[in-house]
Amino acid sequence: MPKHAGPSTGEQARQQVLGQLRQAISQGEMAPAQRLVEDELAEQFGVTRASVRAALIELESEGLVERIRNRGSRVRVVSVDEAIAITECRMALEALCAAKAAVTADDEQLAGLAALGTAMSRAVADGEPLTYSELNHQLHTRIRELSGQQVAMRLLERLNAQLVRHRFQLALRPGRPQQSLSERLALIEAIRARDPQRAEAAAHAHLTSLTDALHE
Amino acid sequence: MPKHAGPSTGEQARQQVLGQLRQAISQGEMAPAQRLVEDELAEQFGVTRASVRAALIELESEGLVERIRNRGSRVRVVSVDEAIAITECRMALEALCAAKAAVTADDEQLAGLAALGTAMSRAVADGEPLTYSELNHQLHTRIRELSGQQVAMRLLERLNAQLVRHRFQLALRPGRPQQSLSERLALIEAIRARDPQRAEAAAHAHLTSLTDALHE
DNA sequence: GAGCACAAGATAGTCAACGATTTCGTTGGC
DNA sequence: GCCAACGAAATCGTTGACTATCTTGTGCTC
Repeated sequence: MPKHAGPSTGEQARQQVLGQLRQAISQGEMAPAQRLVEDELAEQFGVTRASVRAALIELESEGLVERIRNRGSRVRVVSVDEAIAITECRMALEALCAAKAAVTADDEQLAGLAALGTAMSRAVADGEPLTYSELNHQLHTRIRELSGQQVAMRLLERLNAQLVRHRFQLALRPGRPQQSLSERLALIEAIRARDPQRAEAAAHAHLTSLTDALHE
Repeated sequence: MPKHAGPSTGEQARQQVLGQLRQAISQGEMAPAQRLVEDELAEQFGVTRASVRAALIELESEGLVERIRNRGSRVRVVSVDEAIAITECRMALEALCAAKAAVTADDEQLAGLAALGTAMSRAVADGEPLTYSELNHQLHTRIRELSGQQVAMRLLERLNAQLVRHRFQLALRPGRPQQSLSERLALIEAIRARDPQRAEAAAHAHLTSLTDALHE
């Protein structure tokens, strides 16, 4: 259960609830399939039901929440099959971003990518999967930003939000970081070489590797 | 302006408004940037503002409607740049679907695709761009369905809905159908040959061709 | 004891009214 | 004649109450 909200100030209620709820779900503070009763949330956040309702409708179309008529809302559980499907879409879009990033990025930005790459290598060598996971997240975010592809960016953010529960699982699997690291370094190299086709191919290779891993 | 709603049957108000509004916008019955006043819509559809509001919130996160605090909603105008970005994403995802469809489709389904291909050829030969456009839409929908990729399907539907206004423009351009036809026939052939890589490549080729055309 | 009908509780859906914010026209001063 | 302050109109944001629907538990019948 999330803490009892914040200031509940005059700030727009829906926006606030939306943000807090999204964060709570995204960070796994709420159990999967947990029931989200409008009345309860309204009291917790100190707003009216209408605001909670609006937030839930929005979260539903973001895929974070599931709503059943007259029955209530709950945190959506993403099955493994679905996680695979989502990952496939993610990678298709990230390949697009990588290709664009390879073309549009300037030298400074490329240097930043390289720095991230070495940091990731170190994290793996030091056996720190959580640091690695965090850096990895940063890398993907950075590539998205470099691409300048706003639409893809928005879609990816949405898709990623649905995967929280599955992300940890993968990062902590022994041997997994080593493999994904090399794939990611290849991706970074391709972008640095400003080679969009290679970047795309590298992202694709990473796709198959990831979905295979998800299959267990 | 859309007609005065339908039966207003026992169907849930929000669902009804949502459907009608979405259709009205998707089919271009509402001018771009047209103001959508909650009160007016409520009266037109014979429901209360709350229901309209809920529908508008949902449409906003689908990207069909733009809402500004205390200022109202309006039909979102998609700039050409944005249309290009959307098309890029569409194609990345459709390439994924095509590749999967090439693997999973059965003989009967492949025959259906082939039939669509010949119908499209005929439409172009007969100089009927609207029929061609419609068939084309069917083709893409079919491929999506064959892929069995639910997530990609949902994303694509959403992206397509945002492009209505730009679609006609392209279909009616002289010479355009001929080019896109050959690309699409290649795509169909690749899927029929159950060759995922070629299918993906064909979809990609179509991507560049389409975005180039959008650039004018 | 099993199954069905009914009633009670919980919860989302809908509604009408009130309050806040923005926009735009009007008036007064300079 | 132009600009600023004021005020009215329009519109969204919020609220509390009411209603419809679903779930669950209970008692009655067979």
